[in-house]
Amino acid sequence: MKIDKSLVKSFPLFEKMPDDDLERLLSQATIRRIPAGDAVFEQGGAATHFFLLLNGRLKVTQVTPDGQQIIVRVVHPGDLFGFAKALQRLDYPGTALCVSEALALCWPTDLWPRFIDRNPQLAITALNTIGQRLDEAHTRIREMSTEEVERRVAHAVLRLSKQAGKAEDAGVRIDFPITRQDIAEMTGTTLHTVSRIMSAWESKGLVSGGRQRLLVRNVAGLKALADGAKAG
Amino acid sequence: MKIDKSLVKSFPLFEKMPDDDLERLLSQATIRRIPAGDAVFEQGGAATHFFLLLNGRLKVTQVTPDGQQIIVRVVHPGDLFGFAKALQRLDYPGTALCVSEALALCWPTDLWPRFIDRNPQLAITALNTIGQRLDEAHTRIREMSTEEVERRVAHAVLRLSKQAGKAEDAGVRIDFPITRQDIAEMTGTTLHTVSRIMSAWESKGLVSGGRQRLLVRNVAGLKALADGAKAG
DNA sequence: CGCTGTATTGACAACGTTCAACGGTTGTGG
DNA sequence: CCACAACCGTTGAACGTTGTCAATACAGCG
Repeated sequence: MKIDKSLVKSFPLFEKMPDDDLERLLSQATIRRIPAGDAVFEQGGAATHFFLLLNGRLKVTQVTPDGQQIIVRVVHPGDLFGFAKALQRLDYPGTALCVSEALALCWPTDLWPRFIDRNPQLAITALNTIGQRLDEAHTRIREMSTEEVERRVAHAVLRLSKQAGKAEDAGVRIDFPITRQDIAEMTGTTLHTVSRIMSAWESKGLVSGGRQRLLVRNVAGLKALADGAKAG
Repeated sequence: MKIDKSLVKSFPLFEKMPDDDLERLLSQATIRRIPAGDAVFEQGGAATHFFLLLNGRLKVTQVTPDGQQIIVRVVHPGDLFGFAKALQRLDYPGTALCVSEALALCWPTDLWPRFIDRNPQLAITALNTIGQRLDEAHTRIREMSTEEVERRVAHAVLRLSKQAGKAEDAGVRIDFPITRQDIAEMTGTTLHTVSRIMSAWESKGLVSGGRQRLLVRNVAGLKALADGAKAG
């Protein structure tokens, strides 16, 4: 299958890469279509490939020994994922589940050291990416340590609307199917609590949505909640 | 001041580095003594240097806008810290506070790109380090999402005993001063709850300790708690 | 048309925070 | 060297947020 070079080049991660380097990179990639509901890789599986998401959405989940699940992150177009081997792991730490029909580039993890060798700039880019991800993780830890559930949910929804928001007449639509359970797993609470919170928000006109759909009608209002304004 | 090369070389991070590369690295470092209670750098301050801890202990904290504090991580000898600029940040995301008289190597952050250029292996090493740190952050998120306070505290104490444990007759001593407040800030709870939990543990012979001291008397027992055994 | 997954809502229990008071230890300055 | 302040730790009681249990309803899909 043919790979759209200009699409890849439009991602911040690759925009600074010289054309011929990019060409070489892409020539070694294969492309893969992932239907919604399929897993790209599974927690604990051997880390044979790493990936670049071209479009669609994935969620990366982890399950605890006793069966509880959390969402580690949502993968958006332009994101690298399945990075495990680059971090000196042999297995994937989580499961990447497709929630919205996706297209991804795949490289064998063995190629990683050679890439770095040829292109040290890539190492720095990768470092920045991981660093940013670490920062996000710390933010989440800080929120879970210090904020009550409603604020955490507000933050999560705002992040989603930033990363996956599509402007509509009535507000900002989260551009992929997402359930209350998903939001619960992103914020460390239960779907019941999320449902209660979002019902309250809906009656205040902050959001609206039903089954797997979510529309933010009042971003400023949500921000106020996220920043600590008490719900009135 | 003279720098002890063999000490640096004993850290996993540098053990694979050729001698002359290491020499060059060290020749550009300055050494700094940090008394307990002092900050190496402060949250929001310009990221002018990055560091390697030779001995002593630091805690890296963040404060929220409304004044609550969390401990992001504890820095142990051999750890790199103050990495910010390598991750494309201009400021330090947290404050590094010395809790136990420390010695650290300092490099200007400007040197980082040159280091990488000269020594691509260093980039991979750094990538692994950050990757591991990301993994730890996810572990913490998972624990905070799914586990109750007592298990989280058990996990935190076990980690400390692994990273800073010193064998003693009666058990494993945490080798630096640590308060209930500290543990609360590592686990996302209050010092009151930590105090209650540790009092209960003490009466069961799992731990002992008083003012800023902590001794784990029964590692297996704590592990059982951390793995989900109900407290009897 | 019934099944499965999603969502809503109520009642209740509990875990953990908040508020409050007190005791002990360390370190400091008169 | 003693008095005092500052810090650390403990414990009790009350409250509240949030999880648990349970029942119902609705949408999509085979």
